[in-house]
Amino acid sequence: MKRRNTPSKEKVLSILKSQNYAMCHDTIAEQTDDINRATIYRILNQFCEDGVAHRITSESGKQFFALCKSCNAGEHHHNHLHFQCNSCEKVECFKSEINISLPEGYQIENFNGLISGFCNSCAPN
Amino acid sequence: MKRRNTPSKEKVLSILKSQNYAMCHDTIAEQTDDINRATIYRILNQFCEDGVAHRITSESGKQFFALCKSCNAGEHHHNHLHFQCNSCEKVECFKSEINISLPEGYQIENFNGLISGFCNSCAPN
DNA sequence: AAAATTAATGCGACAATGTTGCAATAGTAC
DNA sequence: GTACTATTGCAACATTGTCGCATTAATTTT
Ligand SMILES: [Mn+2]
Ligand SMILES: [Mn+2]
Ligand SMILES: [Zn+2]
Ligand SMILES: [Zn+2]
Repeated sequence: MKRRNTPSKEKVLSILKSQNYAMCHDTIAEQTDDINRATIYRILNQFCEDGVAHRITSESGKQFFALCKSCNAGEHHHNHLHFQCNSCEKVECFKSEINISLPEGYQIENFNGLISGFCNSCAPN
Repeated sequence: MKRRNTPSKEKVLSILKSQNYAMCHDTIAEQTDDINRATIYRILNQFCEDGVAHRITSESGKQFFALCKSCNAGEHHHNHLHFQCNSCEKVECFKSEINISLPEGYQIENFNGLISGFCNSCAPN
């Protein structure tokens, strides 16, 4: 199925590009001019399939999306940790990659690593 | 608020003890004799507060619960990874603890690390 | 042992999030 | 411009977990 370029996709992509944080559906929606809910979800899912973005599931189960630095449809590198602040709720990607070793016979498909706590700005000092 | 012992709590606890895997709400419910949905959720949340169990959020956002080995209400040790099989959907705790280092000023409250893929039994070889 | 206290439960309603079917719209290739 | 079909909007739906409130029952007090 060949992808088509659309204003909605461009808009969502530009929103993702504009932030240093992973974003959830409603934050993205707030910044669009009435793109349908379902459409935004479908666009984000496509981005994940295509290696344009990656999905982070927060502790509450909500999904966040961040641009991929070096992924494409075939090859993904997502063995890095994320951090969500329990106060401002921002989700950010950490750079350092972690080493994942699996028991014999196991195969990894994806990794979702999320640290929760308080970010620099929100931590009670 | 002082905890009370009840048959429902004992039942849920014994179910958790009976499995080597983290369990989700409905798997637990299947094994009970009609404990109310909300009650099971409340019991599981209590267990997490009390350091009896810990919660793992799966990639889809569903919650799984596993007994804690060495936690109590005050002190938690959950810096280990989990694995969910995309085929049989079982969630298991991995033993090895991972080292989490945070940027200056960040505070960790919890860690949710989940590898998804295929387990030993389900991996296409 | 009975009464008092209040934690736990069941029930129903609700919230939040994400998905899907289908008809209408609009990219893209020719 | 036409044909093809990916994309969109809409509405309905599914899933998961929470909450308020009246009732029940575990535990403490008398
Ligand atoms: Mn990331
Ligand atoms: Mn565990
Ligand atoms: Zn913060
Ligand atoms: Zn499996």
